[in-house]
Amino acid sequence: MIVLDYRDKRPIYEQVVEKLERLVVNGILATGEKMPSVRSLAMELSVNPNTIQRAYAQLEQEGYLYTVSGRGSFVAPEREWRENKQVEVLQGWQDLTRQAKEAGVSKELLQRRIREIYGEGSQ
Amino acid sequence: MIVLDYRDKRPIYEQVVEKLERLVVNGILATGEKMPSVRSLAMELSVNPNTIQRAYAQLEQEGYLYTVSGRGSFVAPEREWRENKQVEVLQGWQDLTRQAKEAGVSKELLQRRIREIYGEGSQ
Amino acid sequence: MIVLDYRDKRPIYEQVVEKLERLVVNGILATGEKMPSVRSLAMELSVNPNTIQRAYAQLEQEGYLYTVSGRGSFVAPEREWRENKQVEVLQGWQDLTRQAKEAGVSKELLQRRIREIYGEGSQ
Amino acid sequence: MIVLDYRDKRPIYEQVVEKLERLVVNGILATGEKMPSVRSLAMELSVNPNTIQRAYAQLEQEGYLYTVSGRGSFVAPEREWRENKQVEVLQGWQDLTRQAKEAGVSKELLQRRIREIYGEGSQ
DNA sequence: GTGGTCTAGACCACC
DNA sequence: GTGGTCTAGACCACG
Repeated sequence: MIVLDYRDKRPIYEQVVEKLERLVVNGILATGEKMPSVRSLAMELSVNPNTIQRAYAQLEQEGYLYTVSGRGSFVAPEREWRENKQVEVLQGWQDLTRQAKEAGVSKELLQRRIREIYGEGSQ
Repeated sequence: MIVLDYRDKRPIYEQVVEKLERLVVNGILATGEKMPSVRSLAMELSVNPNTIQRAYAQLEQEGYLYTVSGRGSFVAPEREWRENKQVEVLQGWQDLTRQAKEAGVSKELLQRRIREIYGEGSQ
Repeated sequence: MIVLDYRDKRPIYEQVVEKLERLVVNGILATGEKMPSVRSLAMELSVNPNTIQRAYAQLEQEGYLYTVSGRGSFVAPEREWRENKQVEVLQGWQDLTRQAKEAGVSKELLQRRIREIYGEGSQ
Repeated sequence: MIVLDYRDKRPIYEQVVEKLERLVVNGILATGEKMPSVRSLAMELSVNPNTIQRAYAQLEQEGYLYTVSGRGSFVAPEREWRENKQVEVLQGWQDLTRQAKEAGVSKELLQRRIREIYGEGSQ
């Protein structure tokens, strides 16, 4: 389900957050679905349960999960996180776009790359 | 010349690197120009000279400046860093563009933002 | 594991880098193996931990090791550093070979020394 | 006569030593010839006379020059420095050759490079 | 005065 | 315990 990169400089809990976030955003973990328990995921990844606990806490705080005490954690409805995610990503994207302009990257190159990533259609 | 953000989680030396990098990329510090001395910039920012020293070392390693012991540090010729900067920025930009796609940001929105940032002309 | 030469004019951290590099290149520290911790090596050599830290940072930057914060540093896979090392050594070697020619050292002497160092076989 | 590289990390006096050494070794400054005066060379290179003074002192100490008080400095006879130079270069060369072996550079490659540098003849 | 190195000692995040 | 960052203060080589 998840593969950790031990060479990554980021803390492990952050990697877990990022990976789970993408699973949710891409719909692989669907709304309402039960997340693996903290302990089982910790076992699977061979990390300390504290680490997973912390990742879940952050995901909950960002609106991706909700936790029902004693029953487990579940994927939150899309409306809870969709807008936040978009705003956050878009801000970083604009910042980098400005940096690209400053560094002399041409508008045309960026537009070509967008077409490559999105495909030609209107998607 | 530089303002530090103490709420930023990144280390100070990294903030200094980033800020000076932009001053160089934007030509505010021109090729051959003398950088502020390690000690004077440390005073100005109220940080330890070691911290600035570290920032300068990294900037040198990335090709933005060269340093002559006993005389000071100077902005390196543009060709030494221009390409590196472009590649680095472009990689991050593409990564974020993919994330934007995953998060459901429309191609049209991104293209509009590019036009806003670059202006309507051909750059 | 390492012996420092205090008469050497080079900075300590550089000596440490050089010595550890050779241990890695010669396979005495094998891929994936855990390096001594910053603090323990500092104790062993009776130097400040910052000095070792700096050496490790440089070794990481050169691709000889990777470091996992909170867990330690580990020897990187050979492909990450092998080519760099060869190129670097070869450049210095060619430079010295030219100097030897200028100084009047005969081609035959150099070839004899190569055979002595490599042994007669084809290695 | 000499061009300094201000980007070089070595101290200036060392660059001057190296350059003059090569001029002597290659016979461009012939035995007995008068060296430029400290002050004139300092003027020409736009450096502090102390710097040239120091370079001359080192060259004298290595046997390349001798100084006649009140008359100037002169290139020493070849026998004074030739052997020293050869021994010094050769030691460094052997060290690097061993490193090349350790790094996996083949004997054949080194021999080919020697032929390229010396030319095919017996030189 | 300039950069470069080093020490001693401290605090932090992560696991 | 691990690595990472920072400070304060010192010494050195260089020009």
